[in-house]
Amino acid sequence: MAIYERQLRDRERRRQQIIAASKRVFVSKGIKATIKDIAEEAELSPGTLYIYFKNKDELYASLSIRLLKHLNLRLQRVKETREMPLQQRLRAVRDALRESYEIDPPVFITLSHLQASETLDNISPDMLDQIMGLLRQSLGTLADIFADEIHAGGVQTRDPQQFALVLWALFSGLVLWEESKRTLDPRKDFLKPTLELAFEVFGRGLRPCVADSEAVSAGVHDHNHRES
Amino acid sequence: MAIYERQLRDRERRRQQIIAASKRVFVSKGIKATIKDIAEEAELSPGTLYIYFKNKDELYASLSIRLLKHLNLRLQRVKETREMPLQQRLRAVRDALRESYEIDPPVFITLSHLQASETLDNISPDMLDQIMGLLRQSLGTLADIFADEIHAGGVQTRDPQQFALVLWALFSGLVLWEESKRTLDPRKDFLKPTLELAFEVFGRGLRPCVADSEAVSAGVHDHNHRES
Amino acid sequence: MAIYERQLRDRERRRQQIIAASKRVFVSKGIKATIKDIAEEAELSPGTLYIYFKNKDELYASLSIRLLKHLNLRLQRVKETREMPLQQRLRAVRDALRESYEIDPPVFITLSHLQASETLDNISPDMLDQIMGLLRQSLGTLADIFADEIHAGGVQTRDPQQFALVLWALFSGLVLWEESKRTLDPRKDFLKPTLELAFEVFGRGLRPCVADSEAVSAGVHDHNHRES
Amino acid sequence: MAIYERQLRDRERRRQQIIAASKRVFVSKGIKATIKDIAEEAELSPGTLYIYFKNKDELYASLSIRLLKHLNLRLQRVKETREMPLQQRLRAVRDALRESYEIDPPVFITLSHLQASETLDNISPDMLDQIMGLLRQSLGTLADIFADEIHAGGVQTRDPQQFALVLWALFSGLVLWEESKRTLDPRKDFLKPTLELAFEVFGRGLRPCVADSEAVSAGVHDHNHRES
DNA sequence: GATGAATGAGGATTCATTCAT
DNA sequence: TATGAATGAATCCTCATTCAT
Repeated sequence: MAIYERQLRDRERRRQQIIAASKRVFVSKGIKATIKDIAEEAELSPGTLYIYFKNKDELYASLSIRLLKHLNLRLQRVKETREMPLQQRLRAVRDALRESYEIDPPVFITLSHLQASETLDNISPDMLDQIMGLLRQSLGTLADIFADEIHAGGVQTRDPQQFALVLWALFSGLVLWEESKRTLDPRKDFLKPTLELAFEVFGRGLRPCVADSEAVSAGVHDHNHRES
Repeated sequence: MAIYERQLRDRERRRQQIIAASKRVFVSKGIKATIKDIAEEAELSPGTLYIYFKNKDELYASLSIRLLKHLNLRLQRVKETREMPLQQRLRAVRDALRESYEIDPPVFITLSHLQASETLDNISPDMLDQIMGLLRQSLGTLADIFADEIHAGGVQTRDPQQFALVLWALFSGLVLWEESKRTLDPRKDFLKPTLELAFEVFGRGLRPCVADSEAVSAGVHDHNHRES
Repeated sequence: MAIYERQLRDRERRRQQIIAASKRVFVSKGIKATIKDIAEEAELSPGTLYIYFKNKDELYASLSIRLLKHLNLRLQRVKETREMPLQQRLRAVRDALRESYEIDPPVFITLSHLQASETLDNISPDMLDQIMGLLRQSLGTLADIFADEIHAGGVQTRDPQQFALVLWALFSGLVLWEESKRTLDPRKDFLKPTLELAFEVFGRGLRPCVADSEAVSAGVHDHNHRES
Repeated sequence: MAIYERQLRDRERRRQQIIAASKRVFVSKGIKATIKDIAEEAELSPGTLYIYFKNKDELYASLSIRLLKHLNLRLQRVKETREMPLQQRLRAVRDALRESYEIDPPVFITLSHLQASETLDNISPDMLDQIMGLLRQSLGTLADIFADEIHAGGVQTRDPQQFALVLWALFSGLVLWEESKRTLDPRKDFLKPTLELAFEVFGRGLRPCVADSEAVSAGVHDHNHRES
C-alpha cells in the first residue's frame, strides 16, 4: 500500500511539475505555446506529457483547475470573516482575485479561452465537471458573501448570485484588458489602480438607498446625501 | 464613370458578403473557423477571400472594425445628449454597447482575442492603427461623457478615462461570460438582466458622496457592525 | 484582305508589347514573375495575355525565340565575313553573343531553364520545333564559321559542331555565373573582361600546332616553343 | 555514451537517406520536385523531412554542399601534384569535375539554380556561408593550380582567378547543355567527348606565346589570308 | 515509466487559368 | 477583343499525438 501511495504521490508531483512548466511557457509564448515548448521547459519529452495528461486541452484545463482551487480557498477565507465591515471584505475579495491572477497571469486568459472555445469538447467529462464545479463554487462563495451583506443590510436586496456574476465579469474584463495592454506595452501593473477604482465604484454602488434606481435618475443630488 | 462606381460598389458588397459569412461561421465554429469554412459559407472559393482580404487575420480584424465603427456612432450620439440626466445617459450607453454586441455576438470575442494574441503581427500597420484608433475613440467618447458628468457634479471627481475603462471592462467581462454560457447552453438573452444590474450598480457607485472612499470604509462601519 | 492583314499586324504588335513587358518584369522579379506581374507591366489584364499566348510557358518560350532570332541574325552576319582574320571573327562572334545577352539578361536564363526543366511539356510542338530549330541554326552557323576556318587552315581539323558547342557552353556558363553574381551583388559588367579572356584563350586554343594534344602532355615545355 | 553516439550516427544516416532520395527524385522530376515527392521516395512522411531540414531550400542546399565537398577534395588532390606536367594536371581537373558531376548529375543543376534564384532568402546564413565558402574554395584551388603553372612558365601571365572562373564557366555550361539534352533524349554520356575537346582547346589556349594576344590577331593574319 | 522520432491530417496561401460580361 | 473576378488544385509547413525501443 505504501508503495502504491508513493507512486500516486510521485505521479501527482510530476503533474505539478509539468503544470508549473506550462505556466512559465505561457508567460513567454502565450496561447501559441506548443506541446514541444512545454516539454522542453519541463525537461521532459513530448511523449511523457501524454502519460500525465490525456491531451493538450486537458493540460490547459489542469492549469485552470489549479487556479480555481487557489481562488476558492482565498474566497472561502473571506467568506468566513463575517464580522468585518463590507468595504473591507470587498477589498479582501479584490485582493484574492488579483493575487490569484498574479500567480499566473496567462492562465486566466486560458480560462477565458476555455469558456469561449471548443476546447471543452476534448476534455473528459470528469474534468469538465470539476472545472465547472469549481467555477460554480467560486461564484457561490462570492454570492454567499453578498447574501451575508444583504442580510446585514449593507447591500441592497437583490439576487446575490447576480452580484457575484457582475463582480466576476468586472474582474475578467479588467484582466483581459490588462493582458492585451501587456502585449502592446509590457509596463507592469497597470491593473492595480484600475481594479481599485472599479471595486470602489462597485462597492459604493451596492449600498441600499432610499431612492431606487428609477428615482435616482430623477433627482440625484438630494439622494447623494448620506445620513452616515 | 458609372461603371467604375458600380464596380466599386460591387467590390464593397462582396467584402460585406464575406464578412457576413465569417460572422455566421464564427457563431457555429468559434475561433477555430478555417478559411475553407468561411469560403464555403460564403459560397466562394478559398482563393477569392484573398482578393478581398490580405490574410486571415485581416479578415478577422475587419469584423472588429465594423463593430467598432457602429459602436462609435452610437456612443457619439449619447455624448451629444448633455442635457439628459446621468442615469438616463448611462442607460443609453448600456444600450449602445448591448446593441452593438447583439449585431454580432461572436465578433466581440474576436476583438478580445485580437487584443490578447499574436494576431497583430499579421495585420498591416494601417489596419492596426485603424482598430486601435477606433478603440481609443470609443473609450475617449465614454470618457468625455464621464467628464461632462463630473463637471455637472453628478459624478465624483476622478479620472474620466479610468471610469471609461472600468465600464468597458465590465461590459467585456459580461460578454465573455455570456458567450461561454452560450456554448454550454444556448438559451438566449441571459446577458440583458445581468447587464442591467451591472449598470445600475455602477451608476450608483459613480455618485459623489460627502464621505470620500477612505472615509466611507471608516465611517460606514456602523452599518456593518455584526452582532457576532 | 487588307483588313485581315492589319488584324494580323495588330495581333503581332500586341504580342511584342507583351513580350517587351515580360522582359522588363524579369529584370526586376526574376524567374518568380507571375502572370499578374506581367499583365500589370503591360497594362493589360491577365485574361488578355491568354488571348495571345496559350499559357505561361509559351510566353516564356516566345522570349527565347525573340532572343534566338536576334542572335541568329548577328551570327549570320559574322558568317558572311569570310575574308576577315580568325581572331577578328571570333571577336565578332563574342560581341554578337554578348550583345544578344545584354538586350535581355534574364531571358538567357529563361532559355537555360527552358532547356533544363519540364517547361517543354506545356509548349505546343510547333513552338518547340521553332525553338529547337533556332537553337540548331545558331549552333549551325557557329559550326559553319569554324568549318571555314578549318578549311582555311587557321583551326585544327576537328568536328566544327563540337567547336560550336564548346563555345556555346563557355558562353552559357559565363552568363549563368554573371547572373548569380548579380543577385548577390549587382555591380554591373563583370561579364565583359572574363568573356574577353575566355575568348582569347579559346581562340588561341583553336590553332593547329605541330604537336598534337597527346604529344603535348608528354613533354610540354619543348613543345611550347612556337615556330611562329 | 555509446547510446548517444549511435543516435547521432542514426541521425546522420537518416539525413543521408533523405538526401539520397532527393537526388533520385530530382532525376525523375527535376526542379519541380515537391516535398511530398521526396518524402514518398524516402518512404517517410512529409513531416519527417522537417525534422532533418529546416525547409525545402535547405534540403536543396544540402545537396549542393555534399557535391562541393566532394569536388573540393578532388581538386585539392590535383593541386598537390605540382610535379606533373600541365596537360596532365588539366586532365586531372577535368576528371575531378566530371566525376563530381556524375555522382549526382541533377544536383549540379540545383547548384546553378541556387545561385540564380531567390532560394537564398530561405537559407540560414550559416548554410549560405558554407556553400559560398565551398564554392570560393573550389575556385581558389583551381586558381592556385593556375598560379603554379604561370610561375612554372607553362601558362601565360594572367590573373589565375580569372582562368579558374573561365574553366568553371566552361564546365557549368557543358553540364547545363548535357542536362537539357538528357531531358530530350536520354542517351548517356554525350558530355565526355565534348568535355575532352573543351579542355584540350582550353589547355592549348593557356600556353604563353611569343606574340601577345594583341600581337596575335595582328601577326597571325598570314594564316588567315583568304583567297577571296 | 520515459523517450523522441515519426506521423499525417489539416491549415494558410498562391497563382495559372477560365469565363461571364 | 478585353476584362478581372473567381476558381481550386497544389504547395509548404506545423504540430498534436502515437508507438517502438
